Amino acid sequence: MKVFVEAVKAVAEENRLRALMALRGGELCVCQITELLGLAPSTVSRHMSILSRAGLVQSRKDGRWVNYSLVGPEIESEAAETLSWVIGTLSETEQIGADEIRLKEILKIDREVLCKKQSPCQAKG
Amino acid sequence: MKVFVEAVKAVAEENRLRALMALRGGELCVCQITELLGLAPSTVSRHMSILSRAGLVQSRKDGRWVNYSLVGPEIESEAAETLSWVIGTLSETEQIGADEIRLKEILKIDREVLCKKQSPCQAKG
DNA sequence: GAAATAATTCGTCATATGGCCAAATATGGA
DNA sequence: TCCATATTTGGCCATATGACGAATTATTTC
Repeated sequence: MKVFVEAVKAVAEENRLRALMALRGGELCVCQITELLGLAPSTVSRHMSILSRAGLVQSRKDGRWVNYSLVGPEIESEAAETLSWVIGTLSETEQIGADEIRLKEILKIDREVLCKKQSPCQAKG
Repeated sequence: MKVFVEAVKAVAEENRLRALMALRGGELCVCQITELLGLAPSTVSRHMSILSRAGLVQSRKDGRWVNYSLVGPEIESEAAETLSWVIGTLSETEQIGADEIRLKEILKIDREVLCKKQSPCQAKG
C-alpha cells in the first residue's frame, strides 16, 4: 500500500505528469525537461527525484548530463503499472499536445546551447 | 488534464483509498466509514467531499444519514476510470484485508447505536 | 590542477493538506 | 415548536509540498 500510495502521489502533480508524458518519446536530460516545463532546474531535479524514488523513471548519467527515462513495463511493479495506466489514460489533452510540439523544437536545439541558455552566467566576473 | 489531476490527487491519500476500497461492498454512511478509519467525523466528511468533488463517489441522503457510494463504470469519465483502475490495482494489501474484516463487524452494528457511540454526548447538561 | 558547467542539495518562503474541536446545518421525532 | 443527532463547515494548528536562489557536487576540458 505504501509503495502504491507513493507512486500515485508522484503522478498527482501536473508538472510531473507533463514530464512523464514528455519522456514517452525517449530519454531526456534535466535541462530539456526544464526548458519544456519552464521551471528552475533545481525544481525539475526535485520532481525527477520524486518520480525516481517512486520507481516511475530511471536515470542514466552521460558525462555532465543526467538522462531520465520511463521504467519499462517489463519491470513488474505497482510503479510501472501506475505509469502505464497514467500514460494510457491521460494521453491527449491540450497541454500534453502543446508539450509534444514544443518538445520537438527543444530537441532540435543542441543540448550544450540549451543548457547555457538556461544559466547564461553561472560564475559572474 | 485538470479533471484528471484532481481525480489522481483524490486517490493519492491512504485514508481516502481505504474509504474507496470499503465502498466496494456497497454504500456506507459517514459514521460507518468514520468507525472504520478511526478519524473524527468531520475529517471523514471532508475526505468524502474531496472524493465527491473529484467525481469518484456520489452521496445519497437518507434521513439524517448520508450514504456514499462509488460511481459506476457506466459513468464515462476520467474519474470513473481512475476509480476502476485504483480498485483493480490496489486490491489486496494487508491494510485493505484487515479493513474488510473490520467492516463486516461494523456492518453488524445498528447504525443508530454506532453513531451514538461516536458522539456519546453532543449536548452536555 | 583550475575553470566551466549540468545537476543536485540546502535554505527559505508561501501555500496546500490533513487532523481536531466547536459551531452551524439539516432532518426526524416528541 | 423544540430536542436529539448525523453531517458539514469554519477556525486553528502542524506538517508537507512546490517554488526559487545559493551553495555544493560531479564531470569535462583546458
